[in-house]
Amino acid sequence: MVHERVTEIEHDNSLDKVEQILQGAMHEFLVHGYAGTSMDRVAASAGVSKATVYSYFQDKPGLFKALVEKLAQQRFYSIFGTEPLEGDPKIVLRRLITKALNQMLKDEEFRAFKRVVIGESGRFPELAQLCIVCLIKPTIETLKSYLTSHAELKIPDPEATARILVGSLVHYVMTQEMMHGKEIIPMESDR
Amino acid sequence: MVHERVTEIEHDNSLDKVEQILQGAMHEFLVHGYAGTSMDRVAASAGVSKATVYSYFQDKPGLFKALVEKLAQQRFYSIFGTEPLEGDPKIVLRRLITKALNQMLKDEEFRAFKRVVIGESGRFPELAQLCIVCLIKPTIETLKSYLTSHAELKIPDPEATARILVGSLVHYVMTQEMMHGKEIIPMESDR
DNA sequence: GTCTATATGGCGATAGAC
DNA sequence: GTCTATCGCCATATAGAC
Repeated sequence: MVHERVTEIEHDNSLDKVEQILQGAMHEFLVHGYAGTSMDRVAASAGVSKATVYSYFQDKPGLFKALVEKLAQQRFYSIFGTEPLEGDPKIVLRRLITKALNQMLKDEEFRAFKRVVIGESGRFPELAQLCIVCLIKPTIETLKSYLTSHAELKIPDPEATARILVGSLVHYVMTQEMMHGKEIIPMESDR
Repeated sequence: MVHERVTEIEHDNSLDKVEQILQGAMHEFLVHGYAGTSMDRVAASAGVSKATVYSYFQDKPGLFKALVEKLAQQRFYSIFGTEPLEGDPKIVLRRLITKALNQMLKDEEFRAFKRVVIGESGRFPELAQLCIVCLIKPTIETLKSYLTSHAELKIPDPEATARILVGSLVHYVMTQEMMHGKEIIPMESDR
């Protein structure tokens, strides 16, 4: 009772090809940056020919934009599909912070992504804005509404506090990612 | 009663040439990034020939490193040749913060510098470390010792507090630099 | 649809005139 | 010391075979 016969066994692998190319593009762009990456190497890393890359993506900027958009959405879902964010405030906040820190410190790919987006934010401002709208803003908003809904914490300005928290963590990771580890900051002093 | 005659009126302009090249290199590298900058354009922007550039600097990475080192030292002196950092804590801290914020928000060149250093921190880690040692670490250390010497602020962990402060400000500037201004954060809630 | 081969131009770096 | 001219090489992008 099949509607269409199986005349095309593995026909619709176009999406796989796109995914395959984006995979290779990610590998190259995140390591060598935008200008430092050649379409030849993207094609080689993806296991296809250069002409195939150009048949699925208009040009180099187009491929780069498609990649960053995909990664931003990916990160967005990986962040907000995890925590219920409810319970005793002190414990929840502490768990949230340590989890975010460990994830950022462990995830080399995420740091490379951030590096590229920041480095290219002058030439691709719309991609930087996309990353803020998809990643940073929701994080701050979530934290803010959590802090607001817990009046017992006596926080006068939840939005400012949320921004301070996020900014401290991100900047901490960014400095630690660049220089040698140095000593680890004692985490018992944020709130 | 001059020791040496004026046989060489404007002879020693080698240093001027170096400065001239570094000026052109700054203009190009900060706008187009490392890989996006060609030595031809550096030479054109500096008003010399490409061969002259190569007579003063070994190669492209050498020129880039020399430029970043110069800019890092420059920024270092421009930061620590200003404030005495003494007086009533509340007022001093507030003035310091607003001043740092306004300076960062106004100085486009500084943000471009930070962008390039972060973007290239994977391929030039020693330059990123240099910028941390010359710029971020002294800032945190100065703040820390100031907070420590004012016991009346009752700050349990001065180093952590200093890092939080710096991280918040830098991250605030970085997000505002990328997206549209959005609303300004109310600054009455850091301490 | 996907490949190989190629057109066209810019790149880093240098040789040699002056 | 500084320039012009040039050498290889690699880049983006496309044409045409299959």
